[in-house]
Amino acid sequence: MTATTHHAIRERIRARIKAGEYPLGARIPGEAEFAEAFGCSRTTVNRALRALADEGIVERRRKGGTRVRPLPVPQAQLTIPLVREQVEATRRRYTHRLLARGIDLAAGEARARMRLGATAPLMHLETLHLADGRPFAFERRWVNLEAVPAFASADLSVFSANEWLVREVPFSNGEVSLSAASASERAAEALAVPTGTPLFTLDRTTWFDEAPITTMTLSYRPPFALDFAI
Amino acid sequence: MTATTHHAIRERIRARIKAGEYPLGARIPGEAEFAEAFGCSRTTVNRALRALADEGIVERRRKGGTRVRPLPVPQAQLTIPLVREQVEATRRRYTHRLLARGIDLAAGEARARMRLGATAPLMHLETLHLADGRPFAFERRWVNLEAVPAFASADLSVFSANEWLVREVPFSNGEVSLSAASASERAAEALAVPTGTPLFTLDRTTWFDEAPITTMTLSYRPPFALDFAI
DNA sequence: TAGTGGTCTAGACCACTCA
DNA sequence: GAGTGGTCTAGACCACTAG
Repeated sequence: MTATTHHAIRERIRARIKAGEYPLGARIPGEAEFAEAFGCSRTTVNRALRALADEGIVERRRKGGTRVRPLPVPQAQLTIPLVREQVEATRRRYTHRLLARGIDLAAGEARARMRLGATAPLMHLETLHLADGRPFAFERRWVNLEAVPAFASADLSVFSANEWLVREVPFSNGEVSLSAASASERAAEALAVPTGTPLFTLDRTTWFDEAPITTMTLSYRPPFALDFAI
Repeated sequence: MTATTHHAIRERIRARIKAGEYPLGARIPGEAEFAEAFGCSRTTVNRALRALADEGIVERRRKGGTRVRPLPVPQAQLTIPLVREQVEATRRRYTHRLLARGIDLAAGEARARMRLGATAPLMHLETLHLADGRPFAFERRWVNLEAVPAFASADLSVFSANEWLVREVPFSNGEVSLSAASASERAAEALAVPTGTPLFTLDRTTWFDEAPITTMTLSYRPPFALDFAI
């Protein structure tokens, strides 16, 4: 009740805000004032208020003080798991099948997404991810062999391309785009759905520092939904 | 260069990890060791390592020490903005139009999502969100009037239902689900697309403490994509 | 320019968990 | 049982910015 952990302090302040004790947009007490009120050090209050700011509950500014955000920012920590983990999370057995693999000299759109010129050698892959042997997601991927030459001779029977790359080139950064798309003939055939079926689609392009590594399009077989709490 | 801010320390450790100085899964130096190496206090190292743990780069355990995550957890801070802000972010003018509004006595699916019995009075709304006067997203929403009685007589001409609710009942929590769906006749007509068009769809149910407030389905007119960095 | 949050430090004790 | 991270404290100085 009278705990002075940063966790307890954070929840006590959050409760006051939720209860409407401070009007939206209003300035709330400063760190020093809270510290005295709660009988703890300013450092502890600081950590509690920083956490609330990270959550989008309050807004902090030097000299300006801490204010209740007029509209809380709805945000969530979205984790994008490996397809294998998505499958295994539902207690199904994960397998994958390499449908196609080869050097792609065209791939204009993939080059654009990776901001690559026309000369870089790209490997193109099509992979089908299965859950208990049934189609789960269809993946088209292009890999920049200039950045990852070893990929040209990678054994993709154990680990899928994505898993191979994430092990070989960890700590990369990237851009993700979620959308809805019509199943192409190719995707429809692989996923065993009618052409034109709405597919939840994830596009992702990955860099290591400034070097583009790979770009991919992952199409999930319905019904698939990405769930999270907010 | 020799800055001892938690920010600088974090980046120096991150650089070592990225450079492969510590093998994946390996234990890295403890807080005390880093503190001496970098000439700063253990508190500062602690904050830097906590930040890396939040990012999913390392894993920390008491007595077990800090380890490089074998596979970094790809996660992103996904912000779900108000539709108005999504529109205005592209420098278009936001308007909305209320297509339907009334008490809904059935709404079995909505009741299930809110975990409500058959007796609670629900208000049903259909709203079209527009960007520069053109359809942008179609919203179907149910509001639990038991939790928000004032909503029954809310003036929704200035603020949309979502904006009204977020102002009246801020700091709520909820569940979100992203998926791809076929445009229903109703949605297709409102969005001026053919029936069956793939629509990026966001379902969201909101609670305030334990009380269900509202559930909604938002269907975005193509082309729409939710972009974020990772 | 004054007030507020941002941050560092040194020291201390605690809690978890691996061996 | 011992080692490691988790956290609190008191004090200090700094950096930003509102008024």
